[in-house]
Amino acid sequence: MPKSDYFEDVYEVVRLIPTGRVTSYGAIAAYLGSKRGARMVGWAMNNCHSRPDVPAHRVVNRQGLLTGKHCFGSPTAMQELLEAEGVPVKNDQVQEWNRHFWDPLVELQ
DNA sequence: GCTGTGACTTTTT
DNA sequence: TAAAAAGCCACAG
Repeated sequence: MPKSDYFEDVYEVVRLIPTGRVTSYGAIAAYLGSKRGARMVGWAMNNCHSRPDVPAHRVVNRQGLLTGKHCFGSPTAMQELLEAEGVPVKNDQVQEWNRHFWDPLVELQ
């Protein structure tokens, strides 16, 4: 049993994101039970350095904007990763966000 | 033990 | 319609 279940849960949901799909912090937070916990999800991602298996580039904000791109070392690394997986990104913004949006509450039910 | 901060979201002005 | 403020929970100092 890990000490921070909240973080572990966030990482687990992020790992379940299929390739070519993206989700929002609020969706993960809502899946955990608190939509207001979106900031905690971002905090967990900030500690993503402790979890190399967490595709944080698949997690963006509600607007589909690549907010945490700066955490990848390069401001374009996140965009390149998403485009490499089949998710078109323009101006740090996911194209067809509504189509690529992956909701754990719906997919994982 | 208390304060500050944070890759957000929602509501109100 | 756009912009600004508040709310929220958890970790770090």
